[in-house]
Amino acid sequence: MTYTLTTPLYYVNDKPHLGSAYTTLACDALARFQRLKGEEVVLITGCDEHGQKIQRTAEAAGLSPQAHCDRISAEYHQLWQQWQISNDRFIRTSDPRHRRIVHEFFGRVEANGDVVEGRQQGWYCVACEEFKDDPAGALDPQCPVHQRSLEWRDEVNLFFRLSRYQEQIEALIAQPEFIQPASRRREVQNFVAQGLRDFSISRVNLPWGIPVPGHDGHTFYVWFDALLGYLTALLESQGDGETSEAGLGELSQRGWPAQVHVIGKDILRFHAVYWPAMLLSAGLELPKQVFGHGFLTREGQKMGKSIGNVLDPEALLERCGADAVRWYLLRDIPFGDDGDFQQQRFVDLVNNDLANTIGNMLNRTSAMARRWFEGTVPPAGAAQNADHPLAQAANAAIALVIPNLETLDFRGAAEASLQLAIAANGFLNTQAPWSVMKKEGNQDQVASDLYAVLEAARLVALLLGPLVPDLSARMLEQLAQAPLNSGPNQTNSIPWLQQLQWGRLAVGSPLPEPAPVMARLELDGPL
RNA sequence: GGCUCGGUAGCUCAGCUGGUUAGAGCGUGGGAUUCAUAACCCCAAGGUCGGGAGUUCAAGUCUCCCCCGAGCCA
Repeated sequence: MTYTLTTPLYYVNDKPHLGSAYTTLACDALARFQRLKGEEVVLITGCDEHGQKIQRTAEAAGLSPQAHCDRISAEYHQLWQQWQISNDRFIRTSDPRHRRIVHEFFGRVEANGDVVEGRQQGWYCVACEEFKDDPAGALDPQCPVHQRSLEWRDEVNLFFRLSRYQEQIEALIAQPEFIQPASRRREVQNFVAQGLRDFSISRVNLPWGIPVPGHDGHTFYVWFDALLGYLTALLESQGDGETSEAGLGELSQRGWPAQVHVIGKDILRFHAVYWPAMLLSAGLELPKQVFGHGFLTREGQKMGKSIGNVLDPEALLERCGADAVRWYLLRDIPFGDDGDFQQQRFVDLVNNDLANTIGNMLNRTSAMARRWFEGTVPPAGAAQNADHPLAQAANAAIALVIPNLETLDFRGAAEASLQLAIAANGFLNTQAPWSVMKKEGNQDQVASDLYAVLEAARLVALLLGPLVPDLSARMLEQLAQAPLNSGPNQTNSIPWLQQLQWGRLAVGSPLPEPAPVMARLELDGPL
């Protein structure tokens, strides 16, 4: 079965911010994990490019909407490459293929009697792309979210008959695993319990959008078309000579339904309520899970242009490297909760966990093994037994990492991996091979102890593969092991789960000259 | 205004269906050690579990009220 997962399709109103990077990075870790387990994975990301806001932003910049979208989505594309995001697809909703899918989808919905005309009158926020409830007779009503003036609209729009799906949606979100984390489920349930109202799916007088077939002058409401991007992404030509005209009928062979939509908590309603109803209407399967993670603040403050405290993901990557940032965000912030980016803590954790605990463990052990055992992995001796303390620690770590990654508990996975490294360091200190070695006739003991720690290091590297792939590769290189393949369409000649078995490190294989696998972060000045 | 989710050591958080001296990591202080990236290992200090009342033999853990923060709906 295909494991399909999605990031949101990011709105190209502005250049990428750290929040988008956070979501994407988490998805990348999950995708890599699933690939390592041997699943066929489709990680979808991309950009949402329609709507009035985009049209106006483009105008303000003196660009055509398409040129503006080309520019911003290229930035996203490039950023994900720099972050080594292993997305299998990158879909843009201004892609002509997408228009075709939207039309097909709309055809199904309309044929099902779920599209009706209605007059919509009220105050509209362009930033939200939403009608607001009547703001009690103010002269210049403001959007409570965006603090900007609302615009009066009076137009005939097409509505999707969401109200027909009340019961089905209630049943869906009653399933405990559908909305994650569970703490956000009640909120959505309360919203649905108030009664679902039809929502408009078209706009008039908005050229920058996908035209609604059979309804001149209407373009699709940006959300209606954006969500469908997930489907278009799956129907992309797979480059094996087939014609690229796959339609909705082929979705089930292309990886639909998604196993999980990973999103920010702000768009939970669209994904957990509107989207499933749309899919039901079109006769398509529903995603298995919607995971709404929290938001990032910085040093306790909301990030924003007006405060001037925005952390630019590109700059962050350049100064600190992908491993450091990935580790900090995934290891320190419970995925699902809001989190606070604190520079001191960032530096402390990266240095302690990655450089000191993990990196130094490998470094010190490798140095000893090379010195006393002719540059090779020493004979395992007693260390190959499954009841060796480090073998047991390793199995305990593995038994935590896998289920934690399965449920997007990256923090738990990181901690369990780290725990193995801590155990290995502790073992080394109690065994003290450096002093045992000074006495004659203890070679075997030292060999066995060093082997055990090297083997533990190998397993730490393997467990870290999904979270910090580069560091994992560097560690494996130090152990003269092949790096893990966890990118798109990659497989490993020896499956990951098999590589995770204790004792596979080959005795006698040469150890490269030790070089720190993780440099300590030394930041001069604020990020 | 209604609702949701939080408020546990300086910081980030664990604490399941109520039950021995409330835990971890970071930070801080001390010790030990020298294989190693001034790294590792060990130990310690630090909490009246937001406040108040109640239920109970027993409450961080249940009930009610209040305060603070984030958010959803109106």
